[in-house]
Amino acid sequence: MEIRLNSLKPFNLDYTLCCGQAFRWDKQGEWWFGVVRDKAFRIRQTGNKLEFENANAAFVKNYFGLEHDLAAISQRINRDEHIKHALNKFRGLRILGQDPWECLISYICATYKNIPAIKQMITKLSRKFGEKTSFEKNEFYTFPTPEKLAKATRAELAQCGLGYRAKYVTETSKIVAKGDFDPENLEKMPYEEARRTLLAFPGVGLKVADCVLLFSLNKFEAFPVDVWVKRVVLRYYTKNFSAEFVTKISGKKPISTAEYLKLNLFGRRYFGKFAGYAQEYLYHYERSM
DNA sequence: CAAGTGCCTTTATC
DNA sequence: AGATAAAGGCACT
Repeated sequence: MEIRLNSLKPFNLDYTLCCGQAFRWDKQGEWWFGVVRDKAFRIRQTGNKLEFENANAAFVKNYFGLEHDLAAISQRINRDEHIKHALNKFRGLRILGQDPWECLISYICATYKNIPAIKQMITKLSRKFGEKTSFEKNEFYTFPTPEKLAKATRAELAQCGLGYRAKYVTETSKIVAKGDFDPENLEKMPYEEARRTLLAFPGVGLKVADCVLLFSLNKFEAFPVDVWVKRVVLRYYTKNFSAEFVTKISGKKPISTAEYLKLNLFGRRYFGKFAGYAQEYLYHYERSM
């Protein structure tokens, strides 16, 4: 199957899958292989043509954010020369609509890790606790269910490289397995209320909550602040903060809750209701420097 | 190649 | 309230 892309609606598959928002995609030749929910599939882009197998068009459009009006979003967040450069450099990068459960666990695991290590953890978790599915002569594994992860022992999780995150994954999985995680309800809530609700899960702080909201719950005003975003602020946006504050966050030590909230609020006020898109472009831009 | 630093942070403790 | 330390282990230099 294929989708014809409109040049007025930019999309770039490589930027979208390379920018670090999802951890389960692999490029083999010109095809990207991935598992989303219960199915493995492959997809490639050649110019304005998007080809894929083992998935339907409606799913692809939804998952890859093809329904987002990226032209309008870009215009809306294009507030200065810096974001403008990022928007131009990575034109067509879109925010995926990931599975909320997978996203929740992935970002709990992602804390204080680098991207290659995160990919490895998620891959190992899936191989160990997911269901095997075959596709194109290759084996793939679905992301584990909450029940499966809730029952996993600390040692088994440690073998996946989770380290001290293992207990957070276990505890959060138990809560989700009980049925106390309702993505549809979270999606309906206002951003701050949804974030407050997510903070109740063990291992979920402000940063993880913002990532889950942005990458799986359609809260595009969420503005996750990590070390890279902090660097972006220090590089381009110091004018928007007091000299005292800039000094405080300039060191190597992690930012405090109050500092997080300040940076997060700046992002949301400055870039508006699609601040999350701005965050992702700036994040990828800073990492590519 | 070894050793040091950093990693899309959260939590516990003071 | 606000600062500080501790927490796997992998990846990169």
